Amino acid sequence: MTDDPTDLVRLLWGPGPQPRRGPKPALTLDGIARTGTGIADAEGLGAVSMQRVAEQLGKTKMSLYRYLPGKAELIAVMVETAVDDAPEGGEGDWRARLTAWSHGLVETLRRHPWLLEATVGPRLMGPKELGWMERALSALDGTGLTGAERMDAVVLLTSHVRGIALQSRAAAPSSTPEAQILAALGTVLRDHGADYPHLAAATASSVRSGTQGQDQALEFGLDRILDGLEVLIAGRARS
Amino acid sequence: MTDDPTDLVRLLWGPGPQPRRGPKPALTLDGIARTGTGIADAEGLGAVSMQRVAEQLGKTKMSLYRYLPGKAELIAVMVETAVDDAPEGGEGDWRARLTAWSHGLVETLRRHPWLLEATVGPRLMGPKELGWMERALSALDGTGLTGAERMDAVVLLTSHVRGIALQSRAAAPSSTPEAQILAALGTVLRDHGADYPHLAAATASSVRSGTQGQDQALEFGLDRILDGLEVLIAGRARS
DNA sequence: TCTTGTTGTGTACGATAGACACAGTTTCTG
DNA sequence: CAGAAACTGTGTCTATCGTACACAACAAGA
Repeated sequence: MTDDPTDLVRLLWGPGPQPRRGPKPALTLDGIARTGTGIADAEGLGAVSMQRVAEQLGKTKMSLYRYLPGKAELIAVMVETAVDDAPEGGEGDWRARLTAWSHGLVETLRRHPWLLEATVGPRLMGPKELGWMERALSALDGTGLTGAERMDAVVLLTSHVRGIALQSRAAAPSSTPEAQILAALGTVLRDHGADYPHLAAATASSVRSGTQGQDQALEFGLDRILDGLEVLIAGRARS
Repeated sequence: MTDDPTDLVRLLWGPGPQPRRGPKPALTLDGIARTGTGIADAEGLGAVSMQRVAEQLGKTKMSLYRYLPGKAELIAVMVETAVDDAPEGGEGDWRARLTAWSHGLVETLRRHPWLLEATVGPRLMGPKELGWMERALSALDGTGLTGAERMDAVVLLTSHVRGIALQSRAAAPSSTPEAQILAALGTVLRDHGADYPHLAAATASSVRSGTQGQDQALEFGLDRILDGLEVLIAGRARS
């Protein structure tokens, strides 16, 4: 009766718990997910284990299996918990709305960097996650784009934001492993720079400090994508 | 003497093994990496363990540690092994060259889907991986863009290709877990479609069959990005 | 020849996800 | 109101993982 995927659908979409008999649950799905996100925020997704989550809740790990079928589902509800509500987006034209949308998304990813690792591969999305897609699609109302084109445009924007967030992590406050890697990459480029002239030139001329550079990269890509969309939309309107 | 990051630098960049005393090594770093990629190609990155790799080579798992400091380094050399050589890119204008480059990159990611998971987070890149960046940057020679802008443009393209590859995996031959998820998502959209009108409309009008849809999505985003770059480059040339 | 550094192996440890049976608790039902 | 039924939390167990460590076999320099 407890199908594999159906279980996850119920956890993300289904109604809340409606038990009748038996002791009252001491935990809630939301509390478990919140604890998991707390650990992931502080120490990364790798630090999230059933043990850690359970002992932070004062229970044994096996009790968690009364609420979740397994770890994969824990990550799924953690994602849905960590994702903010999609921002209201009723102001301005499609360009302004998509810009605000992208900024909101990158903000979410910066707050929870582990979302990048947790959301690779095909997976079932929750209400809030789908809400983000819905908002972006609604911004493209009245642009003359087809459904497929709107979808492709949203995917394009999402990919860009993800890419920026991925870079942001590398340039973050540097919890030392990142800094070491950055330093090693610098050494490599110094030693083998001759084999990568364009790369060496580009990095040399782009000595931008941490967060500022990421913001610039975000705006750059955003402007390019939106410019490209504008070309298409303008062409559609003419015909 | 064996620094943590220095070790990985030597594995990816340094000279080959130059031992003197002792028995000749029965394995090679390349052979190990190749075995790992084989497993990852067939059964996913999760199926790659020291045990699996070692027993497929007819050795014990501990012998691998004579060649690699740990699993993280194994994944790193696997990535460098799986990545194809960056394609020669001397033909056509910057637009044609970047188009070919993107197609090549998406092809690589389709051949080795696990590269998506293996390349999240900041990490040290190998010669071939840097070669891809170098090629893309060289395509932007003479466009009047600054170093930082060229870098941002390449990152933008890479993010798009990654996003497409991520989608491609969901629409792949469907090794059943993906198909189940797709079906579950369809069910969810049918049940809650009213809350996501734009999403429902967009998916309904975009019933494209598997691979074809991914190709279209790739081209769509590519055209948008390149159009956007063209706007910028044209503006630069005028001033 | 003897020393020295290297390779492969066996054993061991801690941490992980999860299966399963059992005891305690609450509520529905007869 | 009493018994049954369903549910929760726990303790125990297994398989697998990455990896530390000591040791025997081995090959080349001194």
